[in-house]
Amino acid sequence: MAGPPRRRGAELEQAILHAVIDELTEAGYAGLTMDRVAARAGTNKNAIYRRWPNRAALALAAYRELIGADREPPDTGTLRGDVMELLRGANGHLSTPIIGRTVRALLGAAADDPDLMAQLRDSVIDAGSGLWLTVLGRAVARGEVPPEAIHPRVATVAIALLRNEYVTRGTTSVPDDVLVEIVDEVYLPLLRGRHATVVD
Amino acid sequence: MAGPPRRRGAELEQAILHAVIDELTEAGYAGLTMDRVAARAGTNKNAIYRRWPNRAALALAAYRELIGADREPPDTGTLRGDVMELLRGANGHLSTPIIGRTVRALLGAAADDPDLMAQLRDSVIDAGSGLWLTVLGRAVARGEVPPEAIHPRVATVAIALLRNEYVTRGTTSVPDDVLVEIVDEVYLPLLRGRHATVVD
DNA sequence: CAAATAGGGTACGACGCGTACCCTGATAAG
DNA sequence: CTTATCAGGGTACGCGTCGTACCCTATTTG
Repeated sequence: MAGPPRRRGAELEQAILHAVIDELTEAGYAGLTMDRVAARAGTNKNAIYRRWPNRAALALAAYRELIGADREPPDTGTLRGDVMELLRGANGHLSTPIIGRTVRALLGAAADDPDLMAQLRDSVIDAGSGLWLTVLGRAVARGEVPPEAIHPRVATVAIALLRNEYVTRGTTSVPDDVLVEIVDEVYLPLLRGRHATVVD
Repeated sequence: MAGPPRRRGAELEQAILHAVIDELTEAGYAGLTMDRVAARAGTNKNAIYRRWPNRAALALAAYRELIGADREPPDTGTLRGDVMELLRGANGHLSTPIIGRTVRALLGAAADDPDLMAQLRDSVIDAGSGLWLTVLGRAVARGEVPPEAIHPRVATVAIALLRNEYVTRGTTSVPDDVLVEIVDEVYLPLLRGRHATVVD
C-alpha cells in the first residue's frame, strides 16, 4: 500500500505552518494547542518540536509565513497619499482576524521571554520603519516637508499611534476615519511644523 | 487552641491581593498560579474563586490594588514642565518590575477575552487621559498653545508613544532622553503647530 | 545494499486550572 | 444563650496541555 508518500523537510514545514494559521484563525493563540496542530497537519508533535522549541516560537513562525514577502513603499506622488496608503496597508494587515489577536498575544507571551521579544521586535515592529523613511525622503525631495522631518522618532509616529490603537483598544479593525485623524490632525501637522515655516 | 483568628471579607481579600503582587514580582504573570497564591496568602483556592472568576481577573485586581489612588495633575507653571512630569510619572510607574510585564501579559490575555480588555482599557489606558486634558487646558489659559490643542487624539499622543515604546520594545524602563525626545521632537511641536490649516 | 536520518504513532509524567465535598470557625437570628 | 447560616480551610480530583521518551517505519544518502 503506497498511500501518499511521506512528506519531509520544507514540504512538511509548510503543512505545519498552515495548520497553525488555520488553528489561529479558528481558536486564537490561547486556543492553539500542539496536539491539534499536529493532528491538523497530519503529523505528530515530534515533527513540530524538532523545528520549534515551544508554542510561542511556532506561532511567530506562522505569523511570518502569513506576512510573506516585504512590501514596496508606495509612491502616489503626494506625501499624504503615500502616508495614507502605508497606514491603510498596515491596518488592513492588522485587521485580518488572525493577525491582530496573534500579535497581541505574542506581545503578552514575550513579557517573560526576552528572546521572543527580540524576534518580535525585528519581524513585526521594526520591519516596516524603512518604508516610512523612504516615503519621507521623497516628500523632502519634492519640497513638501523640511528635511528635519526625517527623524526616526518623528517618522514612525503615525504607525506607532495606529499600533497603540490596536493594542489598547483591542479592536479587530481601526475605522478609516481614525486613520485620517491620525494623519491630518497629528502626523502631517507634525511633519510640516518641524521647521518654523509652515503651510503650503 | 486559638491560633490566629480566621480572616474574612476585606481582610482576607487584601491578603490574597498582596500575595498575588508578590508572586507577580517573583514569577511574572506566566508563573502566577492559583495554588501558589493561595498557599502564600495562607488560604485556599476556594476563597479566591469565590471572588474572581479566573487568573486574569485576579491579576487585574492585584494591578489595581498596586496602582492605588488616582493621581493629581501636576502644575509646574509651564506646559513643558507639566508634560514632562506626567510622562516621567507614567514611566516610573510602568517601570516597576511588576507593572510593565503584567500589563503586557494582560493585554495579551485580553486578546481572547473582550470583557477583560474592556476592564483593562478603563483602568489602565483611559484612566490617565483626563490628566492630560487638564494640563493642556491650563496651558491654553496661559496662552502657551492654541485652543485647538485640546483634542483627545492630539492630547494623548505623548502617552501613546510612551506606551508604544513599552509594548514594542519590551524594555523594563524607558530612558529619560527618550521621554525628552518625545516631548521636544514630537509633542510640543505638534501642539504649537496646531493652528496650521490642514489640507484634505 | 547498508546506514543514517526524519517522520509516525503512542504513551507518559508533570503541572495547573477550575470544581466538588466535607468539615470547622465565626457571625447573625431567634 | 442557642441555633442557623455562611464564609473559610483542607483536600481531592477530572481534565487538558505541555514537552519528552521510545520504538517502529519510510526515505534518503553513501
